[in-house]
Amino acid sequence: MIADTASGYTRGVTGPAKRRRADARRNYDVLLEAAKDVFARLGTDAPLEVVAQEAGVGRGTLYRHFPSREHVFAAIMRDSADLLAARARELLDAPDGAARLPEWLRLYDRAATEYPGLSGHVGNGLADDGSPVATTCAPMKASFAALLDRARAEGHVRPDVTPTQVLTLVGALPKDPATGRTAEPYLDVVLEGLRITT
Amino acid sequence: MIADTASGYTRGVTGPAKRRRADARRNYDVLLEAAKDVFARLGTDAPLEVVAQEAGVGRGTLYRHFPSREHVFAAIMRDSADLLAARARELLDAPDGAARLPEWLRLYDRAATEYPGLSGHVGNGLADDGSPVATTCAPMKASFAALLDRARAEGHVRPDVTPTQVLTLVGALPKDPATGRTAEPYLDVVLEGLRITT
DNA sequence: CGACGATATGGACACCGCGTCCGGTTGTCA
DNA sequence: TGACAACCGGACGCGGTGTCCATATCGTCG
Repeated sequence: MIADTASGYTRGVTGPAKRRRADARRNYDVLLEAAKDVFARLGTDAPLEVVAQEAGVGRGTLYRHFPSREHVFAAIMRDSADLLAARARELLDAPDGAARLPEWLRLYDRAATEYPGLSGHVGNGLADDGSPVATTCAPMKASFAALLDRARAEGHVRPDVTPTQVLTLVGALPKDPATGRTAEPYLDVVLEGLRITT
Repeated sequence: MIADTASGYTRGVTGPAKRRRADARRNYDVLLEAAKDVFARLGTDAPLEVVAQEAGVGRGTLYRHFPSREHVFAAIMRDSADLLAARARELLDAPDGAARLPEWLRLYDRAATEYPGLSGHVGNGLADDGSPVATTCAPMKASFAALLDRARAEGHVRPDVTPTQVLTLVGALPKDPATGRTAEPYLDVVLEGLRITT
């Protein structure tokens, strides 16, 4: 466990560290769990009303905690993003870390496709600063950027590609309609194309 | 010009070569032009009502000619698809045709991104037979498949990738928000990844 | 412990876009 | 020219979004 849930202090959009009422915190948690469940079943385009219903809460409450669908995505990604950030820093410390960049990108793909349709939103969000997922994933993005820089410096990666571009590209890869996961062999193609082909 | 506009005989969904009334044919043409104009300005997610308005026609008429948004896309793609099919056949006849597959894919990308948001729909449509764009683009897809087969046989392309996958992947590449075109260097990365790296 | 102010709630509301349907109109053919 | 078939277009119902405010609940302080 990286940290206890930040639900007590982090609302969807507002600033940091505002103490909230107990019922509000509870509803936030319930809503987030409901969103995960509904998104898993119906995909990330599911009506937010369903989420509110499953949480046993009115739509107004949902929009209070998550002003937009993007904010729900950001909240859902938080744990994974922290994990991925940590993993990127581990690789940065490892001697062969840069060469194992593909390994990290597979984990990222895995996390971004946890719910059907999520990866596209994550990829887009990361491309536009100011989006909620960009905020949430900023540490992950920073760690990945460092890792990519090193990989580039060591000649493992073509030099004309930015961190944001890599994450956006992987997020945009077509999905298997059945599983919602990135279909084969798209990720392999991209990872191959990212390499410097000597 | 490959052929005169097929508007007199081909409706959005119904079978071939049904003679239509003069006003119907006229409305079809006007609607198609309006759609191009509106999509160019507002993107392919623009309300179809706007298209109908710009065409000076009721929504009912629009839906009569194009039962779904997909059908509009298919109609818009028709000319480009014919052109691309012809080009693929040319390359098939050329001695170095297989090596010039990237060239064709750039043309395809160019055509698919002519209107903002179109490429994704085209890519998805091509992946699912029975979709209107799949029908319209069938000749193009067939010619491209032949070209890809040859490229594979000559060792230019990794063997585990299908024609549909290539077209879907290129269609899914992230776009430059400003231009609506495929952003650099995504296409280069994919083209590189498609190659057999000896 | 009771009451009061701050905060959260949730349902009602208005908006938008889609796709359908049918009464009226217009083109086409005999 | 008459009659029929095809077409037109606006009205309708549906579903989803996001906002707003009267009410209920929490937490604190006297």
